Amino acid sequence: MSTANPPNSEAEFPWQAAESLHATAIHLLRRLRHADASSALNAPRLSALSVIVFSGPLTLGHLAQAEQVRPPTMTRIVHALEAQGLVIKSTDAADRRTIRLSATLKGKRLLLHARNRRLQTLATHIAALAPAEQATLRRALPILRKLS
Amino acid sequence: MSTANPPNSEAEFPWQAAESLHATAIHLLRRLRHADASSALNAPRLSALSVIVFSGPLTLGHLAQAEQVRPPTMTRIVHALEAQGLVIKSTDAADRRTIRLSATLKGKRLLLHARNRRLQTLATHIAALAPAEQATLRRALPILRKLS
DNA sequence: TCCTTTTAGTTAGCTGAGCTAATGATCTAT
DNA sequence: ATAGATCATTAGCTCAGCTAACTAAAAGGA
Repeated sequence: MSTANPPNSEAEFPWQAAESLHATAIHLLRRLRHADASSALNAPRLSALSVIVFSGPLTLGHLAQAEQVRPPTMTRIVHALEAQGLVIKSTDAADRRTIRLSATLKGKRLLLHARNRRLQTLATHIAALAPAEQATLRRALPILRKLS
Repeated sequence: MSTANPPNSEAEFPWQAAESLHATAIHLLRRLRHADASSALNAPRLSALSVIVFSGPLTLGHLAQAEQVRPPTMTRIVHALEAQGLVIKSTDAADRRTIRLSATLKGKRLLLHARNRRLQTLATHIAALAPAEQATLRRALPILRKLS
């Protein structure tokens, strides 16, 4: 039986693994959020800015899609980033309904610093793992990405 | 060099892994949140109710600590769960400042249904993995829990 | 060409999570 | 008995997420 969802046989692996991953993701993000307190960027802004920096200029709609969020939500996040001078909007000549979002130099610099701060604790913990555990983690990461 | 945070040598494993885990956790939770739309419970309530159901009666402070959240935040979550008839508060005879939180029968039933719905997609994806990938995932899960 | 339809983004208005600061109630220890 | 510590709540804020309704611009057909 590998039909994925047998609520009665909770002992089956896919179900157990789903529960474990779920709880782990929640607690991981809650912990990482604390690191944001010292930053000018919280999680959604950091994530959005990251996409803008690394995926070049793109429209608000595409950014919303990439972040799995509705356009109005992204409008507000982008507005905040713009007010902080981290992102600039430019109108597209070909289609004047859309806007081209790109990061300013300040935005790029701030992103790198904030990311470093946010990921530092996690990276430290990973570095403290035994080599065999690190190897396991290395093999598991592509699988996790496939799941999300 | 395994000093965990060398922002210039981004190629180093702990740093890469931290970035990957971070992004994965964000996208995973965003996806799972969609499943909550059909449920009466969103992520924080589901998580809190889960702790109450499985970790027996406990105080609000302990629950807040388990969920890595401040007491006022947990007060509101618990209040909502109580209004839904999923949780009951009882005063502790020994220490009347504290409250004992326990789940009602309705709460237990609803938790199991909501969890099933939320985890079903994830469990399905996991079940669709190749056996070798599942084995890797199985070995990685304890490590991930240690990191969070 | 003009008029309809579709698409991109914004605005308005809501729910709810998260925080700090301040209060009330109770326990503890002097 | 009183002073201080501890548990929970209330008040008041910021911000993320949504839907519905709107404006502006593009696309396309009569």
